[in-house]
Amino acid sequence: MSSEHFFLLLEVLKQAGLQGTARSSTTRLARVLHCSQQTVSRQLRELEARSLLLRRASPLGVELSLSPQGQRLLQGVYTELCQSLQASGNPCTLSGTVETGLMEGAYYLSLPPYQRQLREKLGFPPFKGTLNLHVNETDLHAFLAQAKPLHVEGFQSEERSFGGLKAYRVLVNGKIPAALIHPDRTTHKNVAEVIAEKKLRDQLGLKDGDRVSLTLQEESHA
Amino acid sequence: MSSEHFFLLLEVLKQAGLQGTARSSTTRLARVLHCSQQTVSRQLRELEARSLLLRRASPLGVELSLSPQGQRLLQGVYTELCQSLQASGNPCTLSGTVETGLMEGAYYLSLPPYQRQLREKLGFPPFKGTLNLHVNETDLHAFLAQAKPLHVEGFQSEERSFGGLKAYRVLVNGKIPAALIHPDRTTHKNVAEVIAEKKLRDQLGLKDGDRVSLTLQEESHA
DNA sequence: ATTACTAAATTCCGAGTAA
DNA sequence: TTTACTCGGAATTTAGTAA
Repeated sequence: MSSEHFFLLLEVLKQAGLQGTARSSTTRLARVLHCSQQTVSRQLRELEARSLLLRRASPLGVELSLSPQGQRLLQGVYTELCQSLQASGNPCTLSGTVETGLMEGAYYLSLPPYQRQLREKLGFPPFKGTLNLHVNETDLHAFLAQAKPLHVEGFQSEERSFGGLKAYRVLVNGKIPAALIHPDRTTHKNVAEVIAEKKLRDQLGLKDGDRVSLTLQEESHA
Repeated sequence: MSSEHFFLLLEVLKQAGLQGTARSSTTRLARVLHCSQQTVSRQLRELEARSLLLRRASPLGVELSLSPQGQRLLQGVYTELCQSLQASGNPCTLSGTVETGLMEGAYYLSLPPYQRQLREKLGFPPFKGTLNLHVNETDLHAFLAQAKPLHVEGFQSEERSFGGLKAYRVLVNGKIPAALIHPDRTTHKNVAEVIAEKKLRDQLGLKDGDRVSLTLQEESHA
């Protein structure tokens, strides 16, 4: 099993699901995997020969589904990744580049109900502004999946309602305690908003484009 | 997401952890990966050239750790597997072969505190005996990782204490409601114990060596 | 014991193309 | 449009060693 075969099998999983069937074409798969149509054709036949997938080829395209063995192989890799990535003592980190946001964060943070809850749950009164980091969407999801959020309730004002949000304790650049804020109803998928007690830009001397890392800070089990 | 030498990188993750460093040797890695020492040596150098890992080679062996990029790549694959494997509409299944256990299961199930809790949580009084399935350890872990367990508390008798256990609702062969029982402190890693309302061996006409599938049964969200 | 070079054998890739 | 064959060249592997 070479890497190439593995990523093809992974692509079949993504398109067909674990039990389902995908209708695709070798050309289409080749584009995704950055190789030639011929290579996909050959590798699919090789994977079929190893009983890792089921294949029905015709002049209309290919129908692909994972065999029980193929399913097991992918689940095995998943389990191994799971064990190694979720192992304790692996402080999960996320890195991103500083960018200038729309100053919405500052507005929301100035609202007393958010202020109060964040102060209570984080243990410090947050600076009224956010550090916006441009991050990879996939990384952000992986990061949030591993973290245990602090829930901040939404509330109603006279004019409108404000949604809840989740806060995740982090260390910025491994040093400064802070929190990653994630609104329950968010639109931007590539932005991580970070709050801390003082202005992070000043404290770390940051400017747009600088790279910053966030390290997940788990609750102490006291 | 394309990468050469994925399985070698995965092995580094397994040995070093996400942040740590592994002391190993190309010969040792080659044995695990079923290839030659020379291939591992070259692939490590190639992975280093692509900034996927950090390497320090000496006549004593190699020290390996994942670079941030390597970490990201593995986390990316993890996330993709996560999304596809955990997607709803993917009834997670586990299959194994029937074997004859040591009849311990029957003893434990006969104890009233277990009986009572299982009846309450499962909704049926379990037959006083278990169907033992020989399963692949990795598959079992993947299966349990996806399921939401029902917790059965341990208790003390006059002579000894009995540990807690987890029960997972399943369908046997896609038809018969049952539960996979997993003691919190278990020794066997290759055995799945299944309980149901009636004796599964009789109901399904099973004999040792027969193949049986378990389909995860999620709670209805009523 | 290591790592890693050389060189020969093997495998793999993809352009061209048939069906 | 497909899939998949041929085949020449590129890439990869590994045995034999050097250090």
